[in-house]
Amino acid sequence: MSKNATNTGRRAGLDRNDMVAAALALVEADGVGALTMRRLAAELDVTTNTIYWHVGSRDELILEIIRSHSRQIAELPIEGTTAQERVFSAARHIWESSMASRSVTSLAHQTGTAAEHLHPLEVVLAQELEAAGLRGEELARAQRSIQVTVGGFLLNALRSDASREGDARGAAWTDEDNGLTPETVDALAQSPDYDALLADTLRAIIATHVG
Amino acid sequence: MSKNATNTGRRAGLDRNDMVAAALALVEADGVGALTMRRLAAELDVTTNTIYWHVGSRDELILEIIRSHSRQIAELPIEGTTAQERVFSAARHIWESSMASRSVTSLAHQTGTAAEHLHPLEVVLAQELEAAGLRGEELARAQRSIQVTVGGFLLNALRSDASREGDARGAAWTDEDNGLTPETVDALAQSPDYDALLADTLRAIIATHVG
DNA sequence: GTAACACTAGAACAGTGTGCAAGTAGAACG
DNA sequence: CGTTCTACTTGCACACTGTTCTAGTGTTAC
Repeated sequence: MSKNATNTGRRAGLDRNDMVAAALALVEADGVGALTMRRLAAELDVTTNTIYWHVGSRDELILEIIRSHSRQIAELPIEGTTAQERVFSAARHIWESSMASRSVTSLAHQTGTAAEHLHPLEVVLAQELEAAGLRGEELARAQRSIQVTVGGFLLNALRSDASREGDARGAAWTDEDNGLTPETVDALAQSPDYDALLADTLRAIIATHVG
Repeated sequence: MSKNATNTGRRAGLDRNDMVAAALALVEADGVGALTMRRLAAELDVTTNTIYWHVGSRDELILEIIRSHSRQIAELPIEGTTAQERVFSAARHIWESSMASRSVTSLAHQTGTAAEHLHPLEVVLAQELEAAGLRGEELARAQRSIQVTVGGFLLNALRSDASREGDARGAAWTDEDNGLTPETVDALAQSPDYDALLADTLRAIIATHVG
């Protein structure tokens, strides 16, 4: 008698890609914290074991999410005529893409897969640096300097829109007797405009490498 | 009869500071992953409840760890005679201190308390920027630009010594047909020298702010 | 001596990722 | 048609996480 009391034999009709897609959707909708195996299983109307069978582990799942999203990143057109402008544009695409899909970017940062995530855009940057005349070691230095800097800005920008609790950020500057000008303390206590700040910083870095 | 069957009444002779100190030692010895409430309790020969009674929660504990370590950060002497050199020196102190105690830095980064952690060194940087003639908004821009950049380098440097598995880092550049020079691909495939790279990047940024 | 307080332990809860063994639908083969 | 074999799905359990509730007891104050 097979009354299917356990439901073990049913076909869910889902494959690896479906799980990755659902996981990606879950992260984009409800954030990194929502990505638990049980939650994803519930979303797919399936048990966690099914996910494990198709995907292997949570780490593999995350890697696939990042890879999948990496392929979806649209390569915006590079703007500008001078070499500096075009490199700047390529660098900012990394920032803009990352900020546009904050949740996935957070996931990539937390799991150390940020390089994999943004790789297509980083290639474009490298191409633009070659077009500017850089090669080899010299190019690598410029490339890394830009990548790491953008990464730092992402880190701070993503954190600051996660914690909007009474601006504890700048309070440390005002509640203390450092020997700073009140004017300076005021400026440091306010929440920064990372977008504009990154623009300035990038221009400074790029100017030293592509001249 | 009080045969102390449950051990509930014994005095452990520990206070809040002892727990924070033990937690800090635990993190420094065995890394961030070792900081679990049960592990710390075992280290103190106590139950988790005792920790909760003294500290409150894991988040509070971590905050105290960061604050405690923040106070222990030695303020190295600023080197250099020109304004640029001295600002550079102050900026590098942030980097060096963070790298010297990687585990705590990782903890601070993961919990979003990096600002609290490095605040004393950031104050020194701000003072040096004022000494260079900067004030208010202008100083804040320079300060943030430097801080965020150093943060980005820390993020990458700390990750790269955590994952030393066959250099999957640069493999993405070689296994693909991007339109790049072999010379460039080679350079990008190698693992970067973050220390030297940061020095260059900092000089570029500082040069644009303090002239 | 007794009552209040400060502290500690035991046990449990809800949640996490993951592994093992059993079960079944559908395809392949006879 | 019946059998076997493979692909998949489930239930259950384990070890671990942070946290809380309840009860117990040494120490102190009255």
